[in-house]
Parts: sequence; C-alpha cells; structure tokens
Amino acid sequence: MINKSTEILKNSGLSVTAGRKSILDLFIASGNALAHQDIESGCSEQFDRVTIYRTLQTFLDKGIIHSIPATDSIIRYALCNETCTTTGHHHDNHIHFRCEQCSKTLCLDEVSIPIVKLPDGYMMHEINMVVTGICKSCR
Amino acid sequence: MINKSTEILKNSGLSVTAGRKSILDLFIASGNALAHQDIESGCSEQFDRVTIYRTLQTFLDKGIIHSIPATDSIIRYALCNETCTTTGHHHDNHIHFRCEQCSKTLCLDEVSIPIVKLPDGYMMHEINMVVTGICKSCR
DNA sequence: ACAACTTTTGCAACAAAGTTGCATTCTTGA
DNA sequence: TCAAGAATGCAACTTTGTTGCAAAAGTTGT
Repeated sequence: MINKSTEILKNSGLSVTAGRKSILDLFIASGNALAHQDIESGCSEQFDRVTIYRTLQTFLDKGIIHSIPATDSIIRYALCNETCTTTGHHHDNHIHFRCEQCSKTLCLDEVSIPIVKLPDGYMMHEINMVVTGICKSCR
Repeated sequence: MINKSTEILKNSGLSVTAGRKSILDLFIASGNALAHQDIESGCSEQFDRVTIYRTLQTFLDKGIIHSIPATDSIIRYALCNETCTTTGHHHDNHIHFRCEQCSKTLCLDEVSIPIVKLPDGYMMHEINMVVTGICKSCR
C-alpha cells in the first residue's frame, strides 16, 4: 500500500480513484474539519461539485469521516480516528471546538463527552457536543 | 396586552405585526423546534420567504428564539424560555433532543449541559449539545 | 383620530447549495 | 487484458439564502 489515503480506501472496500484520494489527502493534511466549500477550493485538482457531494456521502456511510453540526448551517466533516472503524453509523465520543476568531473547527479527541441522563422514556442513540470559543493558537 | 405573542414582542421592543405574531404563535403552539420550512408551511397566513428569514433573524437577535444545530444542515429554532430574557447572544444551558422516528427536535429543559474541561489554552464561550434517539412518544 | 415618521413587508433578481438522471470514463478482479 | 461494475462529469433542476427598493404597514405625539 503506497500511502495513507489509499490504505484507508482499501480498508473500507472502496475503489481507489483520484478524487477520493485527493479529498482524503486534504483531510489528512489539514488538521481541522472541512466544509464542502473548503474541499472544492482546496483540492489539488478540480473536481465536480457533484463528485464531492457523493464522495463525502460515501465517506460518511463508510465511517471514514463524521459530520459536525454547527449553528451556521454549514456542515463540516472530519476524519474519524483509527479506533472507529465500524462501517456505517458510529458514535464519536469526543467534543468539537469551533474557534470564533480563526473559525476553524477541530476535534478535541482528548475531551470525551460526559454522560447525561435523559428523562424517562427517552432512548439515546448518538450524542453531539460543539463548543465555541477561542482556540489555543488564537489567544 | 391581548395575548402572549403580542406580549413577547412588546417586551422585546419590537413592533407588533401580523407576520411576527403569526410566527410566534406557531412556536408557542408547537411544542418542538421549527425549521424555516416548517414555518413557511405552518403559518396560518402565507408570508414571504424573505420576511420569515428576517423575522427569525430578528427573534434571534432579541433572544426570543435560539437556534439548534443538527447534522442534517437544517437549522431549527425554538422559543427561549422565560428565564432567558437577555437581548442578544445568550447561552442555552439545556440539551436538545432529536427523535429519529418522528424527527421532532425538542428542548429538554430539565437536562442541563454538563461542564467539560477544555485543554489548556482554549477559552469556552458557548456550548451546544444535541442528542439523537427515540423520544418518549415514539417508543 | 390623524399626520409624520420609522419599520416592516413583498417583490424581483440573484447567488449559493444540494439533487437527479444519464452517458462516459475509470477500477477492479478474473 | 478485458468485461462488469462503480465512479465521474455534465446538464438541468430544486431548494435555500441574500440584497435593494418601493409599497404598505406600525408607532408616536398631538
């Protein structure tokens, strides 16, 4: 296996194409979460918008990336770390941080989401926590 | 003061218009969070899409409603409870629940967001927690 | 209750984001 | 290497969100 992106694709049973590798490389290179737009403008080669939508959806389905909600209606995606290899829906147990200054969104892998007790009758499936504030490099 | 929606508007220093009252009434009537689309189709009278966007923005600014992030890129809004009357940005301290069956989004006012400790160098401003699962009425 | 003033609304025209079907091109496994 | 299946690009379209401006409200003081 030549490089990491190829490896990830093979491990997920996906065919290795220029687009997928390029998008994965972008995720690996950038330490933070990426929105569709970031990917469209950040890829080394130019790919069709539709291809990017479909690629992101595929990656989501395979559990290669996870989506991060935000109040600005822009969904960002980040690489799942190695431990979550389950295909399909999976739980990310870390919190996400969005910096109000540099507006980067990061996974804080070291901070895990605390357990909350739901009222009687509610069943929890997934949990998502996003903190906004000022990040380490912006202080 | 005739009814609740009028009261809320006056308290926030907003002029009372049919559109605003209608949208507020909808929020009061429906127990769950509403997306733009829900409001457009749910109002008694028909209002222009632009009016709804602007009204929601105004309500946000005044702290009448708060927005709830989600991983489906649809932002939903919910009435702020009486205790949070601060104009402008404010922190909701409760978690949000999205039911995967009926796909309603609710504020769980009784469950407050637990405190998390961020890594050194990070400053917290706002915090948001969304749980998905099955709600009480769908079991 | 009315006139003057300020806000809000609706419309039109855009811009951006996301979706679908289909023909072409690329990957993969034998 | 080649056939079968998967991924891509394109076109056309729908949905979502934004801006400027004129018309229609709402508000305030008298």
